[in-house]
Parts: sequence; C-alpha cells; structure tokens
Amino acid sequence: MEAQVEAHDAHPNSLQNISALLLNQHGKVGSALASGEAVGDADSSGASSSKNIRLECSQHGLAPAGAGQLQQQHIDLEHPTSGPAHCSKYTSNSGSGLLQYINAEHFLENSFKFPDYEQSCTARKSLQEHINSNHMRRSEHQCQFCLNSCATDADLKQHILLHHPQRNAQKNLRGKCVGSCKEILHKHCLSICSSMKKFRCSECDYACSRKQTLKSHLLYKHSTEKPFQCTECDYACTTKWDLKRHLLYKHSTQKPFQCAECNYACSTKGNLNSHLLYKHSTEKPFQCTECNLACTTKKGLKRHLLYKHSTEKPFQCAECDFACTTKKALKSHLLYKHSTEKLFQCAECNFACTTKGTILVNV
DNA sequence: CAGCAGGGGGCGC
DNA sequence: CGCCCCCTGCTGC
Repeated sequence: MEAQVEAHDAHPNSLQNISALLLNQHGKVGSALASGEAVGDADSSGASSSKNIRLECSQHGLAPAGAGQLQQQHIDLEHPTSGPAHCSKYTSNSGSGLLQYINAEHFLENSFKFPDYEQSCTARKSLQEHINSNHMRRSEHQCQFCLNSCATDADLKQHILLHHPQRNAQKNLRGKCVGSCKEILHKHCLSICSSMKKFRCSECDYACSRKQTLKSHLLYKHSTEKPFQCTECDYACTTKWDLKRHLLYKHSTQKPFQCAECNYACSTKGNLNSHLLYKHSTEKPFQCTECNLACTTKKGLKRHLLYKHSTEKPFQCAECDFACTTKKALKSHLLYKHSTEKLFQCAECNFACTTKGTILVNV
C-alpha cells in the first residue's frame, strides 16, 4: 500500500509512476509498461504492433536487450530450424502472424498485476481501468460509479442523473432515503419510492406512506398554529411530544439517563446517545478528503470542512472588510471589534469588557 | 416516541 | 478551531 501512496503523491494520474513500480516488482511485464510498450494488447496487429511488442522466447527468456521483442534475428540465430517465425506449436511466415498466435494462445493469463492487490488482468487496458477505478486519486468531478470524469460539478450531477439514477441514494437504518446530492435523491424518491408514498401534500411535493405522517408534515410545515404552550416559559410548539421533550430539557431537574462510562447524566436518551458518541466512541468513520482528520460525527466533519477547507466567506461584517466562513466567527468578531457594550464587569475593580475571557485574563 | 439533522453556545487550546 | 453539550424541527413508525 505504501507503494501506491508514493505513486499517487508523485503524479496522481500518471501510469508511468505505477508502471515504474511494476518494473521493480514484476520484472518483464513492468518493464514493458514502464517503457510505454504495449505488452500483449488485444488490438496489437501488423508490423507496427509487432515492433512494439516485447515477447519472450520459450527457451531463452526475454528477447535480446535493446530489441524488446522476439526478433526475427534471434529466431534465425538461435532457432534456425524453426522457420522464419516460430513457436513450438506454430510456424508463421510473418512476425505479426506469430505475434497474433502467441497473444491468442500463449500469453500468460493475468500477466498484469497491481502490487499488493489481489486483482490481476489479462491486458494492460484492463489494468489501467483497474488502477483508474481503485488506485488513482479521483479527479474532483469523477463519477464514483464509473470511469467517467466531468468538467464541472453540474456536469457530474447530470451524468449521474442520466446514467446512475438509482446509485446515489439509499435508505438509512430508519428507512429514510439519503444521498449526497439532493437532486439525485429527489429523482430517486420519485422513481423508486413514489409507489410506496401514497399520501401527498397538497402544498408541496412531499409524500409519505402514512396518513398520520402527512398530518404531522402539514402541522410542521404549513401551519402557523402552535397549540402546545409551555406553562413555564414562552416556548410553544406544534405537538404534544415536543412540549413534553421541551419540559424535560428545560424545566426538569431529573437526569434519569446515566452514562455507564462516566459520571455524565442527562434528562433525555438523545443527549446520552450524543454524549456516548462524542466522549466514548473510538470509531471515526467520517474521514476528511482534504487532510488526515477523521471525525466521530458527520456534523463534526462538516464543521471541520467549513473551518479548515472552505474558501468561501459568506459572512461579511457590516462595519468593516472582515469576512469569515461561519456565523459564529462573525459574531465573535462583532463582539471583539465593534461592540461598545461591556457586559462583563470585574468584581474587584472598575474594569469592564465585552467578553468573559478578557475578565479572566486580566484577573 | 425514537431518532436524525442541524443551529447555537461554552470552553479550552 | 475542535470538542462537547443543549435544544428544537421534523420525520418515520
């Protein structure tokens, strides 16, 4: 695997680098690849193809150095009784005829093998396809389902929509359709799930399989009514359950959900699950494609991408030229640079400042 | 009712 | 900026 990484880093889209490795590790086949020669290509034909082919004499191994092929001269010198172009089982009047015969009958199966990988191929074209799909760093707009590469993200989406309409969407554990592209997901749901979703919303294109779910959707999305009012605060919501949960979060002192690994306790199972994920999960399935960072949650990865790898700065300060990637950063900037309110007063003296941190530093 | 997704904030480095 | 937690909207069952 180390060899693969080296090749990627050197030149991600270059067969030459991979070939150079093959040269070192796989002898004759690799040398042919490294020199750009076509070794046993199925489409090799005629004198020109014969010239580019490196063949091996059944009795003397590789053809003489410099020739790169089983040359007529070698046959004439070493195997004078064999005829102009000879195989132990076949004699041809032309080099190309012999070549075609050897390609068809004797070329070693699976001669093209990628290092450290079980798959081997019978032709260089197949090996190249294998390398493209499995070992090359994918181009930014390369289709994940075939070898096609697109010029833009829009083209890639269009390609997937046209050629792989069902590939980029699937159901998660809760039966919900998920996919990285909303457009593709929508098409997937229209084509695959529409038959299951009998209840359609009259206000939007939402559809579901249960009447009760549609009722919930109408309440949440198309109603302004919030009949469930909290008696302790201003919170109001659309469902009884949400009010119950609110009371648990906001107004309950009971913490029946105790973490088995530490002292953490909380009022809801959801929070406990979240805690377990952040604090006690060792698995980090969400790997950043730009750096080595791996996250425990999809959310964590999303935030990391925003902080570290996003070049867009949609949050522009209205007071100065400052722009940033997150709303949080802008808020922090406004507080430090443009706020005149000094909410934090030192208990020991008259010093006042905009942030709690400043107080602590000065103390 | 459970769970997912996501916004927001505190805290420490 | 990463980690962690709180909280809520919304969906599926």
